[in-house]
Amino acid sequence: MLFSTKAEYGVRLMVELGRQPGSQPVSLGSVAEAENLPLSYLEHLVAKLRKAGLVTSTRGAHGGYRLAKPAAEIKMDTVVEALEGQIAPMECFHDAPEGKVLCSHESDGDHACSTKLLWMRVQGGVTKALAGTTLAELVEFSTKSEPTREAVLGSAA
Amino acid sequence: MLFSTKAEYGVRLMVELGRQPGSQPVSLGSVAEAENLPLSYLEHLVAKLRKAGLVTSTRGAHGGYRLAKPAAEIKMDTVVEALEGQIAPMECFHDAPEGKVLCSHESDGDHACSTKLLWMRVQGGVTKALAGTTLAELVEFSTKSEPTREAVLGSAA
DNA sequence: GGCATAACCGACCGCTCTAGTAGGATTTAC
DNA sequence: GTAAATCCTACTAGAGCGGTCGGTTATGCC
Repeated sequence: MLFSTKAEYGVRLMVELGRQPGSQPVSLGSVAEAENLPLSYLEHLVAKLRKAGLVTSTRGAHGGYRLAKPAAEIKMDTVVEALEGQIAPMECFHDAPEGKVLCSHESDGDHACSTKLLWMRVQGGVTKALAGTTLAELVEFSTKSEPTREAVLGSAA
Repeated sequence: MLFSTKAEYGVRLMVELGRQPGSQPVSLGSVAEAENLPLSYLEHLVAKLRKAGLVTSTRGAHGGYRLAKPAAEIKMDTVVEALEGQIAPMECFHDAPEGKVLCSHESDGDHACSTKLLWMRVQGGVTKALAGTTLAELVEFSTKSEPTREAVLGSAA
């Protein structure tokens, strides 16, 4: 697996926050119930998102979490990176200044690291996919395929 | 990390085999020495490659391994998949018949899995990068000391 | 002020996977 | 026969994952 459930749960949490229309905070408990995820585990994940500046929190009664920015301005690479840590295809990849990529194997041989080309392409593909997707897209995607539940509930109530 | 050292070591092993000009088999010991990798661990990895039909072996003295096909015909997605197992971005992704993708969360809620769009894009990026790179490219890349920008951006960009 | 609510924090725990190691059995060239 | 090599199974230390638990702090409401 490329990613663990940390990314899965964390992204679902972000989408859930993105769904909320108003500016009132959403409690983790309600998110946990809506997504059927363990509350105590979500606490750890949301802490990472908060430290990354992606969500803001208000403590106390009726407190909860909100998106720190509009969903359309949140790119998913920052979300996934906050949850999973640095996204590199391989342990030997290190980000260097000026966007260069270092490979720790390159010094221990007389030739360039033979795998570097491959991992750079893979990393390019992943970051392109993640950075090219916004939270707003995921929110819209998840509500669009919902079978017009809003209308049904509205007329029934 | 997206991949473990299994992919790293295994790919380097494949490149090493691809470098050899003749049709004589190369012993694992010489590969281990050339790449500075533990022999006993490489044995496990090469077993996966052999079961996937990517290399052939000849036993006994002066035995060793060879590529089962020309390096230009070996796409790196099959290599990495043989080493790491099925490449899916997330545990909930299952390959279904006809190339469809199933998500195990889609049945337990009243709306489509909100993360599916994201993971499908990521998987697309990764498989495109892996399938768009051949072993021959890596062999050629590793013999040239200075990586050119065109090579990196090459066919899989 | 007291109470319920909810964010915050750190410790712990069972499990699986990784990255090997070890020891032997089998096959083959010379 | 012997050395070189593949092949095979079992084992292990360590790390990370996926949680759980208990407690602390902050806040709205009566």
